[in-house]
Formats: sequence, C-alpha cells, structure tokens
Amino acid sequence: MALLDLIGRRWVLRILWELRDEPLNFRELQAACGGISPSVLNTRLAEMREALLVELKAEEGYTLTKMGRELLSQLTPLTVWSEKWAKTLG
Amino acid sequence: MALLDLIGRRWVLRILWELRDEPLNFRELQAACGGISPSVLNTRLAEMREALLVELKAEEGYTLTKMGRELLSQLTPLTVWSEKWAKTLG
DNA sequence: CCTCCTTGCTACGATTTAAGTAGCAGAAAC
DNA sequence: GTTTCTGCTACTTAAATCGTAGCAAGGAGG
Repeated sequence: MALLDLIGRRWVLRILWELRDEPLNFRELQAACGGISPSVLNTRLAEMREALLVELKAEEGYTLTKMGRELLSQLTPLTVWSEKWAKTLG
Repeated sequence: MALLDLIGRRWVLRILWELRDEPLNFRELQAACGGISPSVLNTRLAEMREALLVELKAEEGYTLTKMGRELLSQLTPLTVWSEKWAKTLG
C-alpha cells in the first residue's frame, strides 16, 4: 500500500511528529530530528509535500497540511497503544 | 518514540501485513514481500521477535503474537484513511 | 547408512540510501 | 556592501539493502 510505503521510509513519521504542534523551519526541523542530514531531510520534505502532508509557508516554515494533521490523528491511538507495548517489553 | 522507530524501518509494516491472516514460513514470507533479501528479512524478524510482535512456531512458521495482532488492528483505521488520501492525490 | 528435499538462515560482493560536513544563492537588516 | 538568516545543493564516507549462492539441520524414503 502506498501510504505504508511512504511512512515506512526513514524520518517520515518523525518529521510528522515534530511538526505536531508548531511550524518549524528547515534548520529547526533538522535540529528537532536530532541532526538529520539536510539532503535526506530535503528529500523527505519533497516527498511529503508531494503527498500533501506538509507545506512550506513563507514566514512560518514547514507546517502540516490538513491531511498531515489528519494522518497524525490517525496515528495517535497508535502512540497510546505503544505505551502499553513499551511497558510489556521493559 | 520507540514504536515509531521500529515501524519506520523498511519491511516491518509489510511483514506485519503479510502475516495478517495466516502463518508463513521464512521462504513464503520472503516471496510474499516480493523477494526481500533473506539477510534483511532475518534481521527484521529478529527485531520483531524481540519486540514480541511475531514468533516462530515449529510446524506452522512465523505468526503474529497477540501484540502483533493488536498493533495491526491499531493500523487498520489508518489503511481506511489512506484510501481517502490516495483518492485526493490521484 | 545414503540420498534427496525442505527448512531457517548465513556470507558476501554490488547497489542504494543515509550520514556528515561544507558551502552556495537569495532575501532581508543594518 | 557586509552580515545574517533562509532553504537547499555538493560532495565524500558510512551504513542499509539487494541479489545470489550456499550451509547446517531435520525429516522421508530407500
């Protein structure tokens, strides 16, 4: 499936997550992701912009689109479950 | 987050998906994933076994654990949403 | 015991992807 | 016109994945 293929790529979920509550510019996003290399970040951002998940707004930086936020909200039950999962592991 | 890190790795979601309704042995799983190389498959399976998502049952092959099935069920609303998303794109 | 399958899995060179660092080009501030 | 901030590209090195071959163990048949 195309979506699972996209979010199965490294950094995509992380980028989505880091933009969850405020826009970040390129360098802030890079720092938020723990120093991802700019070339890869730029590639992922291009893919995610093409997928209409993020957009670059002048004066604000990268922000989630409506669809990006929707995707993130689809993911939050997953993050809830993941805490239970993490507890079982540790 | 650890879960997002795990499922952000290539093939993890796919493997979960391919085991959705029947156990598969190593070679079947390899074929189902479209010919993933055995070394990577083995690595992913090791990670997923450590994460208690899959297990290898003798005489049956690789199967989802209870947690693996739970994770998959957390993911299915996502697959529903992804159809709408795909329609918007295409 | 020997051979033939099937099993999970390893080895290894080739290719692809990401990391890490430097720096460019454009716009704005001063 | 120099400094600063921006998104982003270029380049080399390192890591992940691919693709193919084949090993080791176990069962079936002879």
